[in-house]
Amino acid sequence: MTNAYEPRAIEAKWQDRWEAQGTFRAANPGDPGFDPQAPKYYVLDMFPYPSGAGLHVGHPMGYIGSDVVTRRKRAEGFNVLHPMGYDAFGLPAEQYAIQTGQHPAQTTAANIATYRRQLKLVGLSYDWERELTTSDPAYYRWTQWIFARLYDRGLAYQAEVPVWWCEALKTVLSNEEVINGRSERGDHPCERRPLKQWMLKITAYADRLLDDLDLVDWPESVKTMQREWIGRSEGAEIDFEVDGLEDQRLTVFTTRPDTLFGATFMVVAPEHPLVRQLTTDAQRAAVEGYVEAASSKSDLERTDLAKEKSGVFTGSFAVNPAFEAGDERGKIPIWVADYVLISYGSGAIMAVPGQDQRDWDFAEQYGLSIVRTVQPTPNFEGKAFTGNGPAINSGFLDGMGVADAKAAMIAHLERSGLGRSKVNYRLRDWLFSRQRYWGEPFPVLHRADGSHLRVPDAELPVELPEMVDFAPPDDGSPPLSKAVDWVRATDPATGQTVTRDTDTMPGWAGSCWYYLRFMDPHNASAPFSKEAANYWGNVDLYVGGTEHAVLHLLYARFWHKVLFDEGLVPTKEPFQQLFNQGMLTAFAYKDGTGRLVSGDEVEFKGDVAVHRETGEALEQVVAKMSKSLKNVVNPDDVCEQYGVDTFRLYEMFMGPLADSKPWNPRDVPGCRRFLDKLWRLLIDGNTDQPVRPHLAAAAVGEPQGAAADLERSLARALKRVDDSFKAFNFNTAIAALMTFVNDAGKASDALRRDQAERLVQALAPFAPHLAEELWERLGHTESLARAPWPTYDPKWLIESEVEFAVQVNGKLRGTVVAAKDLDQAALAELAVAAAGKHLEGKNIVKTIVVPGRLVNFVAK
RNA sequence: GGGGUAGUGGCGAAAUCGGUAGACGCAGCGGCCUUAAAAGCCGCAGUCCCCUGGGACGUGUGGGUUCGAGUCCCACCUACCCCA
Repeated sequence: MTNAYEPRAIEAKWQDRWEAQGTFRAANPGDPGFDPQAPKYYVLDMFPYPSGAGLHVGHPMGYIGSDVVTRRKRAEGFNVLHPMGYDAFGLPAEQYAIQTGQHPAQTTAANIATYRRQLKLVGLSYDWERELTTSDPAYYRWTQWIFARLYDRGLAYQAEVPVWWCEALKTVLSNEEVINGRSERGDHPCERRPLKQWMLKITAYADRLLDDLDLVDWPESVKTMQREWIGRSEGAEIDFEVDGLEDQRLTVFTTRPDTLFGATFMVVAPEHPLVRQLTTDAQRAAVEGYVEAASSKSDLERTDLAKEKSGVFTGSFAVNPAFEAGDERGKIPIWVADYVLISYGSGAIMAVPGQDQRDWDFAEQYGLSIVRTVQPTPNFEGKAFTGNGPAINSGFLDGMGVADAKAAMIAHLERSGLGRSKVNYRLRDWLFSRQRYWGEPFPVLHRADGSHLRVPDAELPVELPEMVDFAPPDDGSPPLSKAVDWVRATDPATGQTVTRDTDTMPGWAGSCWYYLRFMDPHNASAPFSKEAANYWGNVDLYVGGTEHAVLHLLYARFWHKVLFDEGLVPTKEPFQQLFNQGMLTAFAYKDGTGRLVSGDEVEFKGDVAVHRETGEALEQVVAKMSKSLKNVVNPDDVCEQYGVDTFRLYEMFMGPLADSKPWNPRDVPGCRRFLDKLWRLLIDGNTDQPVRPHLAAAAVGEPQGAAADLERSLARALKRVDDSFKAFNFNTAIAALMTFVNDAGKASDALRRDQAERLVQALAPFAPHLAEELWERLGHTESLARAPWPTYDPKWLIESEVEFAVQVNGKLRGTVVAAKDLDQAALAELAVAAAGKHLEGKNIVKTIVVPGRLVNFVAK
């Protein structure tokens, strides 16, 4: 046994032992060692997409934070489920594969190996026997199975929808992959094109997705983002008859039916199906040119308030149903303009310039009439008035407030059959297919007559065919269509030849339910057993970045609710508490020309960063870690140089877990020094004793003298450690432990064995390897992973003497040490003396005493 | 344009309720130990001013409430995020 702190040796020893002894294995009901008395706790990290670059020090921050919680919960006696896996299907692997010719299955496997090695290096206490990979057929078999449930419930359907098509890349791209009408990769032009796609009817769950946000303990900001994304708005659907189109009506959604009398024109989106019929011959050339130009613009470009509006008159007129038949005011022109989106509402609007700024701008630009139908407030100086006020110029609505006028107009429209109240959502159905190779195949067969049926459950998984050339074909068909033998299949009902669906699911699919598979990861007859789902319930704590605040969390909630309706899960919501860790940034350095200087060329002269070779002073900036900024820090290097425990400790010591903060390599050694100091506190490096002799045996009775002082210090530290779990500000926990170790270092002979043990236990979540080693040296033969969480007697927190601040008119003028409960008169007397000359020549008007804190004299 | 979050020493940060701003750590300075260095230990350390003791200022800026404001209110500036 060596007696110096050698982190790498200790860390390897304990990681091996944890693995060999299955220390972090979570027992399911029925498993050996399952304790029905123990409460359960499920801590989940958002699992990573394994990219080729491996992990940088920012990735494990949330993982370490959740591991700290996990280890404490285990010590508190919970049966903790804490698993990890890989979100392994998706576009980047496929793009890389097309470029390099390597199969995505190979690169994905290599990337996962790197991730696994790095995650294990950091000593995260996952139950590795539950590890899963979404691209594994044993996993995606059940992703397809869940899709089949959606299909059977009518929640999956195929539809022609406008999607971004990139001709150069021969593929459909998602909205996120198209910037200003050009592809993010390669900067190729893209256009909107209607294509047949799989859609999931998430809109059928819109209200539940909205309402059930009240059931979960999530950051308000994330709930707000989800509410805005769902975008529920109440209003009315109104039908407009069109001159010369007897059999068609133009239907719009509006949140302001009360303003119908002010609807002076209509606007349809360029993609609106009636555009062709609405356009008169005289206007046809102009309209067709406009529609063509609009197809390459992004939604953001089209709807930006600051941008100038554009549009073209169709030549047709609609009839505003607010007016009596034949009233000339009710004949309003229909325009095509791209500030109206086909994807929102019905793709057509009634334009009310008096109460809508975008409509006002458009009306001004094209000389269309503007009628106010809500009386603006007296000093109103703007153009469109969106506030509340009495209706004007509105016939039977005149004088009513906005809310009453809405109700009255809806009632009026319902009587005439030209409108009805309607709830509209910004949320669209989920475009669920990709014309790509590296994803889950749809378990669907197509018959010659155009109908489709799903593959029977017993025949799942529909495995991806082995393909050498999976690049998208030139004609725009999906890569899987080239796997001719695979495409040909047999109809299980009729025995006739049918074809397989050749789309694949998007990257989001596998992550929609992975938290459920973790509950029962090896089940070969179901995605997870009912017993497992009932026992583990939902995820108690879900830790990840804000970048998933909307899409992943919304999609997973949707699938969860479908599974709830299937009776497969017992909870309405998948993730009870959500925590977003902050982003880890890093310093980057620029020279005088603004060029970035690589981290290894920077050295410090005192506080100033200078170029190692030229000596030039460099400007320090804070930025996200990225290759291009040359500021990526690799966890392998940090662990190699300082040890894993130092790495973990520093990540938690930097600041609150929720904050974004910069990695400062100069701060890391301080955390190592603390661990060295703590080691020396318990171990004499000059002997071969496992611990210092006075720690070998238990102390008897109450701590006295210096040991009592240490007990007070320890109690304060343990309280602060406990408190840090409320807001995940583990930096304060570590600071408290540092303070205790400093105190104990000054009276090391007085430190009692029970105090040393509690110190080690409290440290364990942050520096688990060192803590295990010290625990063993203190004579324990069992891992401390399930040793009880340390406690203290609250009486040690009570202080009899405290320092009171003495203020005169709110300014600090001295201090007084006195009994905490000294009566106010006696305390004031002491305080007057302490204030001394600051009270000379003044009358004390008032004396304010805050018990245990301060005395403030108001004096003139 | 609307909404959210944040702004505290040279740096990361702390301050649970409106009550001694800067705990803890980094970097820095001084000392001890050492032949020397490293490590360790002890001490100093917001800024400015007379430098004995102290005084003035100080939590992005400007106001306000209060005996007392980093903390509460109003306006503004800056950064990041979300929505349009």
